[in-house]
Amino acid sequence: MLKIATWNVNSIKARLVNLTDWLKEATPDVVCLQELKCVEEAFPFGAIEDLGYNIAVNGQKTYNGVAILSKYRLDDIVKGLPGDDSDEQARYIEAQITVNERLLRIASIYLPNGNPVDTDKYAYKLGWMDRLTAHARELLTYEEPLILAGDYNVIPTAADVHDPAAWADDALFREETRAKFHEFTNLGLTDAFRACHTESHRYSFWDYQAGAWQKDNGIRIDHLMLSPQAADHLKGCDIDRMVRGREKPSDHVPVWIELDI
DNA sequence: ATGCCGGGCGAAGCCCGA
Repeated sequence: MLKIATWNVNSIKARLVNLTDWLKEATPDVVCLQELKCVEEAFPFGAIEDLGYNIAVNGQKTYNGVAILSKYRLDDIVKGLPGDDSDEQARYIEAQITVNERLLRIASIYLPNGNPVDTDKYAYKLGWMDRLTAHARELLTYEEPLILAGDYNVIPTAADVHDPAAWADDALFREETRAKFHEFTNLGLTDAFRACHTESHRYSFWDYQAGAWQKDNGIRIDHLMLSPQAADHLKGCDIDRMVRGREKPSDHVPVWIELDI
């Protein structure tokens, strides 16, 4: 069984102990990380390599930053989302692994937040989503197991938020965002969590403020999106919500899948 | 409550996140 996870750690340096503790207990084979908030040279390679992981990093000072940790060798690494050479934000990294002679392609994605919606931040989000859709369309033509995992900053449905009305015009939930997300999923991508669970109000993020965690006021925005060739092997998906209750937590928790590959 | 907490930067207070 191949276990693949995604986790927005909100600073790799501030979260290193939480991360290594969770790696030891969850023993994922591959982990897509987001919001490293450091350049590649400052990434704590040693502590993670000591747990048996190969590491690919697309870093940036202060903001963003994504990585892939893998117990399998990482090949053909792509840093940055194709489609705009002027985009300097480190929000995408992609690599291939080979498991039992089968090639898998995995990407770690940190999709822009987009708030406030009346600014260029929202235009950047929508443009980034168009580029992601275009790139996913190309990757899907390879007809391989493809896992696009990360912090999408998109609440897919009203079942994925504690108070839909309060989020109605937010960049994470408004109609225009969800329509753009549907353009992406309609390529033929499966939301692994929804494929495995029908229940509402299962979240991957709780704000640090206003007792959001204690009141379970969360949102589900961290997703593993699967090509048909990956979805065919999906055996389970879950959210490690207990991580949110630990000392010095990220505001996001790990989400993971198991594939019978 | 478009910033209540938390992190980066850098050494106080601002920028940013969702």
